[in-house]
Amino acid sequence: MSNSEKPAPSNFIRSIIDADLALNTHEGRVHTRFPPEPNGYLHIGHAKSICLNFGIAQDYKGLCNLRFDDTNPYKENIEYVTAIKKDVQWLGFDWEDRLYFSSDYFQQLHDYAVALIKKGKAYVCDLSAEEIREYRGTLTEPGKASPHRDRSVKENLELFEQMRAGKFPDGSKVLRTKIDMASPNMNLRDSAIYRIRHGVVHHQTGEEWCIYPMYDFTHCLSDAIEGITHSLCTLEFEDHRPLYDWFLDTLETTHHPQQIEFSRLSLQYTVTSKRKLAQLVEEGHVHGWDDPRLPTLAGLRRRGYTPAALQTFCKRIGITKADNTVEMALLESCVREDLDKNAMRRMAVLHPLKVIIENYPEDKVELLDAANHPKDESRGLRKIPLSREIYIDTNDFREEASRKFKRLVAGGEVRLRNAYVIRCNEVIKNEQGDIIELRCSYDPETLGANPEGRKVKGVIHWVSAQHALPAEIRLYDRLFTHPTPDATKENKEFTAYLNPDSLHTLTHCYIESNLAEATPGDQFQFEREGYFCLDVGGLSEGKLVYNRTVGLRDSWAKIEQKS
RNA sequence: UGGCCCGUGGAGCAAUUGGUAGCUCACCAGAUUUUGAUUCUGGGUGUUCCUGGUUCGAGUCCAGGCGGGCCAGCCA
Repeated sequence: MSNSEKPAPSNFIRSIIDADLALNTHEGRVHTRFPPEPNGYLHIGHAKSICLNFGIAQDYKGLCNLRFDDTNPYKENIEYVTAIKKDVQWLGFDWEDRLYFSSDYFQQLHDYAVALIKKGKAYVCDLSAEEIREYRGTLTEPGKASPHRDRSVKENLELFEQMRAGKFPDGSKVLRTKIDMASPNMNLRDSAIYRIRHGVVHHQTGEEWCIYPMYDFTHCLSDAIEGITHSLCTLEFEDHRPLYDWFLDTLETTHHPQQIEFSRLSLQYTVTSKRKLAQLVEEGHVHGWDDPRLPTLAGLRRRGYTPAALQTFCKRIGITKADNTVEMALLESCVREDLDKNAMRRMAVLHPLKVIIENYPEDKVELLDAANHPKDESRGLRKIPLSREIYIDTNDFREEASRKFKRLVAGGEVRLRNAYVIRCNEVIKNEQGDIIELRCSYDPETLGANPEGRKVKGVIHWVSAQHALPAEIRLYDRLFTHPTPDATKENKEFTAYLNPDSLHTLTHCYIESNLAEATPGDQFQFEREGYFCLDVGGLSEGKLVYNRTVGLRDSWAKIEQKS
């Protein structure tokens, strides 16, 4: 693994594994699995689980399987299978030859169900879904037995076989466990394990089956079949663990994996729920699953987040059972850390303001040296053209300002990054009074040298007007205005908190000519602005589109905010 | 008058299993800087949810509270 500078910090799950290893539980093996349902795209919460499961396998010299939990053909789709595989790989993990589907085990699962019936531990129930709900009781009241609970093994066997043979319509019958209708744990009140689904084409098994097993039954047995030792899942499955164990104990499987639950990841100002992400996509609040504003792995990738940054993030957030909401700042610091080290430096002007250097010869062009990375000489130099007309950023000029503003002021001086010091002599405005152009002069003695007898503290970036490439730059802001849009006091639908300004498109930017060679996905630091990457779209229309991954830390913005 | 789980600075996690609270992010101050970036230095901003108890000693153990999360799909 290329990205594992430091090992993941220990956590309670690793402690359990250490103890298991010491006692030689699970024959001293460590075998985990990442079990996504292919009903949507992976998001950063899944990254936490992927890093946990694959990370543990790596560190303990064990194995980690990729297993699609595909027991609900109504919701699942091959498109998602493809996307999920791509995302796991991109994140930096390898399941080698261990790609599985729960549907691979449909026959075995069916046979286990038959075994359960034979043991008198499961029965076919004719109650409708609504009736089952009524019979189930409530959190504080016990349920009551289904009238079909005492069917004979023989009858159950026949009925179940007929279910499989397609003799009954959807919803007319279900196979249930026979455990305890009075259990305080609802999962133990004869939960359903097989339902009838006609007329759906399963992406893996086609029309071979018209009965599909449920999660609780499928998951533990799939784990057992694969010889998983530690089955890691999120907290909401805690109540399911007794059922997980019940199936394996009752069916006396050779392996009995250990289910361990940890808390999900919540990130401020976004949502990490597949259902809600799907809703944002479907209702058109964003432009697809890979919209750079989304915390999906596809979106983060397109935004310019790196696998290394996400891995670091997953290490830093840790693993516990406590509910938590991580600040966006932590994620951002992880990308900045990676990109500061690895991204090439370039210059780009986001809000162009034309500057004419009056004492610079009309037809002269100088090619100046600029470091690709100021702290890494091995990345070499590039040549950047300078000519009489350049663009600087509107925000880097003020007609007048306090001494704190160390950029260009009318009558003042500033250094052009990697070039000369210029002085602003004249401010040109249009009829509305907007500044449209600056007339400046440059000091030819200041290339790579400080001017005589005076200090120039400010440095601003620029591009040569005749050489620069026009580009579109997309700036992203938080998708929601509320830190926890799905859990607010007002109890409104989370979409009520969508940030209307989450996307700012700057259509008239100028980027340095060296960027002509960039290919989609390439990442750069646009000096003094932030980290950007070339978007995959746009090129077809002959447009250069850059996505801002994250801005540079901006202490000037803080100073300004205070005053 | 249900069951299970959780509770350490603003955030996320640690604390050799009973030895006097630490790390990262954020934040504040300063130094360096041809990126107001990076880097470096300094700063703790904590009643370890509360109240009792055991103990020489409790974030860790016990009891009782309080606060929060999850569970009544033929979803996963």
